[in-house]
This record gives sequence, C-alpha cells and structure tokens, in this order.
Amino acid sequence: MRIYNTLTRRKEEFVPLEEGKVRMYSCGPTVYDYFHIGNARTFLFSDVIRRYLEYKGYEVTLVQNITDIDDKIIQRANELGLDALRLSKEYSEAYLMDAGKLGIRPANIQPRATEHIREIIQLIQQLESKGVAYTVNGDVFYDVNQFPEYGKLSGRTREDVRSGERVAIDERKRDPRDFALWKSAKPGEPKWDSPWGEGRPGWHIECSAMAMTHLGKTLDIHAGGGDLEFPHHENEIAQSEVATGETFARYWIHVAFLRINGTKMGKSDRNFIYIRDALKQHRPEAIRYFLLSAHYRTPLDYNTDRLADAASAVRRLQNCRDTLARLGGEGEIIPEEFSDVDRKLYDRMRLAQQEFEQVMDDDFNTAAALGVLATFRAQINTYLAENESRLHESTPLLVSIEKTMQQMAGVLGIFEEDKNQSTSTTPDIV
RNA sequence: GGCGACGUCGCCAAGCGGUAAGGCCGAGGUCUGCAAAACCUCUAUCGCCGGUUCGACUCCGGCCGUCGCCUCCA
Repeated sequence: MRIYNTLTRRKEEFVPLEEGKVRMYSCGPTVYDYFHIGNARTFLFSDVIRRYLEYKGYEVTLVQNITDIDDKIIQRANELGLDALRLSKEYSEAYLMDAGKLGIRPANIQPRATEHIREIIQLIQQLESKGVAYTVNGDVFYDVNQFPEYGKLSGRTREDVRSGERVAIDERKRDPRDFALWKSAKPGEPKWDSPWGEGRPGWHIECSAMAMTHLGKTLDIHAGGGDLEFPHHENEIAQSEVATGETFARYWIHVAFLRINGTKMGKSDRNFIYIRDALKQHRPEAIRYFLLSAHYRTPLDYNTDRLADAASAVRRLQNCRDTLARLGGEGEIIPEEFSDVDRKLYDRMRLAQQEFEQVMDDDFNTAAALGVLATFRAQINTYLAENESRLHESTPLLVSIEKTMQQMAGVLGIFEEDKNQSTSTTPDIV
C-alpha cells in the first residue's frame, strides 16, 4: 500500500511502526460553529482511510480531537453573549450528531482540549526545559529558531514567511513564525491555572498533547485539511519533536479543498454550506459518494447538480445490492461445481475485488474504486438478466457476490442507509 | 513577491510512455398493459506551442487560464 506523504512529497510504501497496528490522528473540528461540507471532506476521508485499513486487516486506533477552547470560540461566544465553554460544548455535540448522520464512524478516542489542560501544561514545561519556549507577560511562545528542522513539512523558510506578511507583527515575538503555546487570560475568558499565570492553551499545542497522550510519541498517520499544513502541522512537529526527540508522525496526509463556485469553501469566506443543511436535501450516501468521487488530493467543486448525479449512481448500486439480497440462497459456494456462467461471474467478483484493492492501495483512489464498483454492478446486472429463468433456485453464489459488494461499498460507506436513518429522509409522496 | 495545485467526452472524473475506467445527462433498442426499474448499443485523442522518444494525455521547457498556501480556516 502506498500513501502520498506531504513530508517527502512522494508516494511511499506504508509500513506501520508496529506490525498489524496503525496509530492514526486526524485533526478534528474547532467547535465554534456547525461544520460544513468542506470540513466534511476531510473528516469523511479520515473515516475512509480508517475503514480501508481495517478492511486490510489492520487494527486501527483513530484519535480525532475536538478543540473546544480557542480564540474563535471566545470571539463567537462574545458576539452571542454566551459562555465560551458552553458554546463549544453545544457545538461539539452538534458535530458528533452531524458526523454520525453523514455516516462517519466515531473515532476510537475523541479527546477534548479542555480535558487535557494538565498534559498541555506539562508539554509546555518540557519545551521550556529544553530552552525553546520564552515567556512574555504571561504569554508563552515557541522559539522556532531553536528547531533547525522548522519548515520541513511545508517547506517554508524564514524569508518566505516574512515576505508574505500582511498582518502586523506581534512585537513580542523573536521571529514572526514564533507562535503562542499559552495565552494569558483576558477578563471574562475561560482560564486555567498554570505556572505562567491564569490562561489557556495556544492553538497548536493541544493537538500535540492529545496525540501523544493517546498514541505515544510517534504516530503512523496524521491527517487533516490542506490548510492545516502550515502553520498548524508544522508547529505540531516543532513542539512534539523537540519535546520527545523523536519523529512525531511518519505519514502526513492532507486533503485538498472543496470549492464552491470555483473558490475555496471556507468559514472566513462565508461561502459554505453546513452539512446539516445539505443533509436536508440529500441522502448521506449521496453526499459521501460525491465527496469520494474525486481523489482526495484533487480539488473538488461543490455543486448541487453533482449531488444529484451522485444520488442516481448510489441508487443504481443499491438497487443491484437489493436484488442480490432478494435472490440470494442458502449454502456454501463450491467453485469447482460452477457452471460456465457462474464461473464467469465468480471470476469477475474476484477481479473486482482485486482491482478495488489495487486502486485503494494506490494512495486511496476512491474515485477509481467507485469506477470498479460501477463496472462490477453492470456485470452482475447482465448476469441477472441473462439467467433470470433459473434464479428461483437457491443461489449461494449471489450471497457471496452481495457480501463482496457490501464489503467494498462498506469501505466507502455508501450502503449504510439501513443502519442509519432511512425513515427521516424522504417525505411520503402520495 | 515566495511556494504549490489544477486544466481529459455536454457535465463530473480515473488514468499518466505503447494509441483514453467509470458516473450523470442524452439518443436508439429490449422488457413491460402504461410507467418505473433493469439490460444492450452509441458519443473524446486529453488547454496552447515547442522538445525528448520508435512511440506522449502521460517526461522536459515555455505560454495561457483557474485555484490555493504564505494570516483564522478541514
């Protein structure tokens, strides 16, 4: 299996640290609002990676954080006149609910920043003891120039960052790339006691702390949206690797943006569509199909017509599955006793499975995988049409076929309408 | 200004050195009481210009266009 690693800008053979096990961290939401389809692309893709790794037989531990204390949350809470932590609690619950409706399986561990303040403080203290942190009036900053490898993920040099500055420099920083590990509390803000006075964690430190608390010093896979590559992930590396002296994450995966009307769908651009609104109009499998219909490193343009296309494609796949379920019989398949037509279908099933794995092994090519499923569906339907007359008898082959389809579609999560909510989606048409 | 991505059939989208998967839509047909569903058939030479090669959509160079990161953002 090969994965494109942002760190090396190449596809690399995937070999987990510990055989048969994968430690994976996926950057979750900062909960100051509902999440939108663009966010969903990343969350969904992490879910698909996890499912595929499990399909391949790995034991996966997926950790996805919820950042529930942060500048944005405080800002939003102030705007609404609400308590910041209460706001983030509500939105984190909304996140879990919406993600569930989309068919995203909950991570094995879903840590929250506010529940890891102790670990965060310890990590900052470690950084202090290594001489890479400095304090200015209750704020603690990370000194990037103490970490020679700073910039190795994003390829940004000091000059790059300087030349691009469009924001006033914080004069207290020694280097414009330095970033806050701990922020002193302003009146009315949520705060925790610390060696530096009352305050709260900076944005990047909580991911390092939570990842290492639950997965150890070195992760196999770290995934997230492309906009996190710099500075967020770069900073995570800097913090973690200086603290432990070891590689923080071995494979970095970044998901390309979802666009809308040709530009990036983003919160700050105010051009997003909440997933909960999308779910009012489209079935979850259709949204998943749409989001997986392009390779994850290719930008994808949101368009409601594309969602409708996806819905048609999903429906045909599900029709085929339903027919198989209806016709399937009892018993074990005995390939040696197959008739020629059955043999042919059986061989096609094996081939489809082989191709599915081949394209998914190649950096999770979900778009190609959907193509494999479609081709297989057509072959099954042809078989069913040509053998209609004798399909009344028990046909264990069809059970096997259905199971195989179910497995592949299950990795992509496009056959799950039964488990979730088939009830609430479609209004009755009389 | 620095760094990077993308440009393949009407729309979406794989492929990436040996002459283009798949989806959606459309057309014709089979089936059907009608319809739906299903099935069959049909629709591309890959932004432009050069180069490398026996051979390029696939490699190299230039150009055009679109987008992104460099600042909060999945």
